[in-house]
Amino acid sequence: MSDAKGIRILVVEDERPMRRFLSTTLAAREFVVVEAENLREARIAATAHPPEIILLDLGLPDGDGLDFTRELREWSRIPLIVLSARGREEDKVAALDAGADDYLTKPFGVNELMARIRVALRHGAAQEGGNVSEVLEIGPLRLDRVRREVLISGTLVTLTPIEYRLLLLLAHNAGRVLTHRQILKEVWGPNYVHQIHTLRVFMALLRRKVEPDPSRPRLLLTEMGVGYRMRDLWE
Amino acid sequence: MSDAKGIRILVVEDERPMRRFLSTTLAAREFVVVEAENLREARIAATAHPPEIILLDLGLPDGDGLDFTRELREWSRIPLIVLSARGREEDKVAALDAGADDYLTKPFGVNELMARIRVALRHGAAQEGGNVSEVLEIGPLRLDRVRREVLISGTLVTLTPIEYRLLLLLAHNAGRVLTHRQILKEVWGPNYVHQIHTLRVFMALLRRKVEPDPSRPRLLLTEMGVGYRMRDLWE
DNA sequence: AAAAGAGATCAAAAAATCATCAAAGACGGA
DNA sequence: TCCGTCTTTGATGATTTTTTGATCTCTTTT
Repeated sequence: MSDAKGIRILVVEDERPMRRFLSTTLAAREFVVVEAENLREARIAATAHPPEIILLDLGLPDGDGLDFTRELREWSRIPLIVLSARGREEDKVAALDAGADDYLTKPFGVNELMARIRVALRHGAAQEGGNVSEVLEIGPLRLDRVRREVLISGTLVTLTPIEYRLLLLLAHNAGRVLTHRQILKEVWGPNYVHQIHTLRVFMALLRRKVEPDPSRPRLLLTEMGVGYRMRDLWE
Repeated sequence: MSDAKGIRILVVEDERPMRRFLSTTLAAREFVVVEAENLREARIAATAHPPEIILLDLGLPDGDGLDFTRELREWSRIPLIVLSARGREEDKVAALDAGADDYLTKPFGVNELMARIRVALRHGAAQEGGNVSEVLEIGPLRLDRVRREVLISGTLVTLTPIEYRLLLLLAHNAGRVLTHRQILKEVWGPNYVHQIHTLRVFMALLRRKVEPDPSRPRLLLTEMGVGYRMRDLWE
């Protein structure tokens, strides 16, 4: 557990003894602890210099912790663990659905807390993978994410919003197969996961704009029965 | 909560009443439930057609659930929630550190379980593919689960969906004999367990694509009267 | 050595899945 | 509101995959 070195953790807790206990415990494990004793402070701390994980006590003096959770989730996926004295099932459900990643009922064991923090950090770390630069280059394709421009072997092609997002998603995952379901969920939203036909139409449109010979695709490959993939190996 | 439509969930639980309870509860919420009553079944079920989330009871008859968790984490990040009667802190820590995403102590409320499933799915959805880039290598066979690519001594072979799932299932259980029944259930679904002929046809197709000399198989071995097995020892 | 059971293989029919064009519907800006 | 653009839906033919049927091989048993 010494690998917490330097990880910023925000502790939102109004009772001083509890706050101190958490702080010293966490500091001993080499976290960098930021304290907040109410929502106002928590908001400031979370925004000014976002921590890598948040521990949130419900029942704060100046507002509802669930509101804070919902607010946070509008702009961030920072892992958040709720610590609460309330152990009723409906409290847990409410907190988890508000966007919390875990819920611990007081009193809890330190070891369990630490284990759950590790889990939350694991999730956080898993999401950061895609550190892609501003321009993607795959074979003859050149994709400028800042200017939202697409060049195919040097010449500019104009794409509609959906075409662009579709191409971007595939380029971002070049080489790996994306299922129809994944693509639809990502590009159209979770309610469209069954509209495979729409996806097919757009693949045809994209190919017409991007492939030299749309009937013999070299970049946008179909994986029969599964989905699509962008080729990433070029000799 | 009706947006669970079609989401595959694997329930690993040896006690029948509990298993039935979970199944009906989840089915009512439009999950597609896959059941396993021991680790052997769980391993098989998790491979050929991976579920989107797993519920795992510890204390199964044929092995330690934590070993299963660790095994799973070698090739996949499928969300996994442990359900256990053991409520001691050290049990929780052990499970979470083995790779579980959450830990519920029995008895638990259905609503809490559902809320925690939603959280787990949220995490799963957040990270694109869900699969760790881990390649399986068995003799001349090289199997990349992320790219969904199969190489046989260096050259790429293209497989149809069923061929791929079949090969994947065998590869994941290399060295172990799988009965016709098990294979059919996992690759084709529970309604096909008697269609042995179909399985034979596909084994022939696979061998033709994967074996140097299909009539003298070195990788995909027949276990007369029982099923098939992938060879796992190579000099 | 014949018969029976289990397995392999080839060819076809049947069923899914895909690509494409065209038309209808939705949306946004003049 | 009208028009042009973008998105969705419908219909059709082509392609690929899966299933089924028939035949042949191998092994074991009697």
